[in-house]
Amino acid sequence: MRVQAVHVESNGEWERTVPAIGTNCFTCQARHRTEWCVLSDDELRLIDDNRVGRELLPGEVLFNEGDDCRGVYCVEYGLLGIRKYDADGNSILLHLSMPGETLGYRALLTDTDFKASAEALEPSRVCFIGKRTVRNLLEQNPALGLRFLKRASNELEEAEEKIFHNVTLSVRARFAHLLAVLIDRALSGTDGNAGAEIRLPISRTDMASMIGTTPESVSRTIRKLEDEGIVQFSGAGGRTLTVPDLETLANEFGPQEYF
Amino acid sequence: MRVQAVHVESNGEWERTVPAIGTNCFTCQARHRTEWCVLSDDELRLIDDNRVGRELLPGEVLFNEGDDCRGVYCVEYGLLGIRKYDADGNSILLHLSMPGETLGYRALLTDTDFKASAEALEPSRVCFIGKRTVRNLLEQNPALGLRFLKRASNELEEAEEKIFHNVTLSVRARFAHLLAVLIDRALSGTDGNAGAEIRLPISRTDMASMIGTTPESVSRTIRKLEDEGIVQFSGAGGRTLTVPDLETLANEFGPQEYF
DNA sequence: AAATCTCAATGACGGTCGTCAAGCGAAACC
DNA sequence: GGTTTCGCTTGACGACCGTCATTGAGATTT
Repeated sequence: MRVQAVHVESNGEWERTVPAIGTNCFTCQARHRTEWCVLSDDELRLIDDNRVGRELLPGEVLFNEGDDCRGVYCVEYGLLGIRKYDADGNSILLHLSMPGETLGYRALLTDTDFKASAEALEPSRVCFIGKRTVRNLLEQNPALGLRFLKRASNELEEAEEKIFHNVTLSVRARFAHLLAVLIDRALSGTDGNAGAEIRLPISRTDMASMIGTTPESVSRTIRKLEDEGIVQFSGAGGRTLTVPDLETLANEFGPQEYF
Repeated sequence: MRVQAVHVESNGEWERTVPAIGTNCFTCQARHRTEWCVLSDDELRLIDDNRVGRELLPGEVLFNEGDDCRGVYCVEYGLLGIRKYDADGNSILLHLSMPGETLGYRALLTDTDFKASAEALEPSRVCFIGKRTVRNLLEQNPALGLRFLKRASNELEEAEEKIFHNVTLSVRARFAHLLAVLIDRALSGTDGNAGAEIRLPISRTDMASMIGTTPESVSRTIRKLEDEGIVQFSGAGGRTLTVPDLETLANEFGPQEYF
């Protein structure tokens, strides 16, 4: 049986995603990208028996900053945003979670509450796996812990890269970089390195918060990049992004990197 | 036998630190703060037999960005700075490494080269532990991996906090925060929550890079904070920091956090 | 279909902060 | 001891970017 994530957009309204009936850990499309891929069949069965699936529509919240962590969530399909809120209620988008990513492992391991909140940006499906199950597996199979350790190391590298960019690059360069990352994400699997056309999964405000600036500055930056023919925004909400030449876009943030 | 890290500053010149003769993993002052504290005596002996000690004077480099990782380094005493360089040769200081911290575990685990360089800021002593030894221990004792995982989780939380601060707080607030952290570090163990006087371990330029700004802006910020009586810089190189009331300093960045 | 709401775009304004330049003091070197 | 060098400070200038306010487009509601 073939299981596939399907979501449709009709009349601009998200429809409830086709229920992924019959889906389990063994047939999960995202499994080979998860940390759980090091588990034996018996161990995987343990997860499969104890998981609870949940589907989310855009805007639905999976957990909030400060909630206590009762387990982890594994993204089967869709896209989730990891946010932190400031005193005024504004949020900054720290991370985009793609299929195969497991959320909440840090809170579980450090035995603290969640340090950020998670919210669906596209129709998504996640599986919840309880604290106890995860802890058992970690003790039973050391390789699992090491996988998570690698994952944490990579995330840390990403975070430090981000800090570095925030202080060394301009708003324009950071925005160009963000677009390149979003295109990369959407086109993963595809080839075609010339141009690209994608639908942006996030709003101007969210993009602004990701690069540490304001929506206004993003708009103005977009304007300039469009005037120079580097990018093109169109469609509903200006969320269709067309980039005729990815190379040109990369030049906006690349030169500094390859010295 | 009591072993203690000692370093003296005479005539403004750093003298070679008193060699820590007889020091080993079992008597190491920093051990209970390290990840290695979960090891059995036999396992610890394995490290002890395979480690190589090294002393560093301020400015000496332990490893460079891009070097390949042949093992990890455990800080016995002193202070190390973790840096990244940009295209123009300017550096930003990502992190301060204190006694008990183990450096390089990420590069070891992800099997990549170092993503930043490490340099002594104070006279320091580190122990090198080879790749092979660490890998053996990780496989042998799952608890060790979990300890590193906790460590990585904490570092990640710190990094995200930093990203959040960089985009939501002003230079002034970030600088006040940095001072508070440096004071905390220097006074760890001490009580006395009223005022504080410490010697800063890093230059203006480094402080600037830590909060994503320029030395000039730091100087101006210092000027303002001094005019308002919140802090006082004196001594050689303006590196003696006096804060009459820590509460007042905390107000510079605190109110936003406790809403 | 009109009204309401949300989000994006754009203009005007002002402040923060980065850049350039000069001056200064302390340490380091010959 | 004199010179050089390096890091900190201070000033002047200006650009970038954040804030505020207005307009407009598209979607949703009644």
